Amino acid sequence: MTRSRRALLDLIESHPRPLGPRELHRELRRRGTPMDVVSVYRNVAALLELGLLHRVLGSTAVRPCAGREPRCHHAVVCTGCGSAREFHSRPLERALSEVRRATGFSIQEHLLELRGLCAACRSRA
Amino acid sequence: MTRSRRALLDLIESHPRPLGPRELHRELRRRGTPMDVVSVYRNVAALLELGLLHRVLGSTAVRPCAGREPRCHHAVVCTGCGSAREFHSRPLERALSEVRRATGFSIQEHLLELRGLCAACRSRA
DNA sequence: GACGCAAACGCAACATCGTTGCATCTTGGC
DNA sequence: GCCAAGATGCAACGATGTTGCGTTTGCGTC
Repeated sequence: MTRSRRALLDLIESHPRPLGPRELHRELRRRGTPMDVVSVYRNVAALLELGLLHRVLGSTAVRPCAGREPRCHHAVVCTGCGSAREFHSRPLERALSEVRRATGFSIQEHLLELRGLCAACRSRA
Repeated sequence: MTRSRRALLDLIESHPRPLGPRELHRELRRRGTPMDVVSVYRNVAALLELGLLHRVLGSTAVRPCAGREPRCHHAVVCTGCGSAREFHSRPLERALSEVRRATGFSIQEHLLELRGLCAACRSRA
């Protein structure tokens, strides 16, 4: 865990919105702790490997690994501020099992993303 | 609806697997009806706009819009053969409404895609 | 069938993204 | 302090999308 890797992880954890490698690179430069783009890619890969980051499905952005649940693929993304929030839902899990049966597919993974306005952005509007 | 746009739509509808713009470009050339890459991008965008195509989540590939429901974002994609199949599920719809309530987000749209092996690929393995 | 306009098209150039190879620097163990 | 391993920066590259612009095509009208 080097200095720059530390700075990268701090940035990701402090930022309200999941950022992609390129955005991380720009933001680090803006903050006065510049890092080569290649290093950003490699460090993101390393942190993913270490299980400290999630990859946001369907994009290259990453966000800190909240708990230790490795495969929580459910998130709501605010179209206003871009913040993301993960969630669990038992009814949803059950519904997915039902789809599994109905389609005859053996489901390996699912991508689910909800887009909408968070409470803060809604009150702001 | 021009000739080349027709050829593009035919290709997408006849191909078992969702293809991305670049793949479509190569495939069209291979079939003897070449089209400029830029035109592929623009035509794909136009067909999406017309509601004739879906975009496969987390990729640039597109597939034909099965029914006329404009916002059926539910599909299972086979990781073996790449074929896609749309589906409806009332329990799933209900579960999503429940999530809406639980998160405090006012959901504008939802994207859901399942990945797994279809029955054919499973029996083949 | 000829005309004219809007849409579609092809070409070239460009911005972005992610990756690889290689030389240099930093880090941690001895 | 020395050295090996890993981390970093730099340059170059391939692939992917996008934009500007001049030309062609499609189509309604005359």
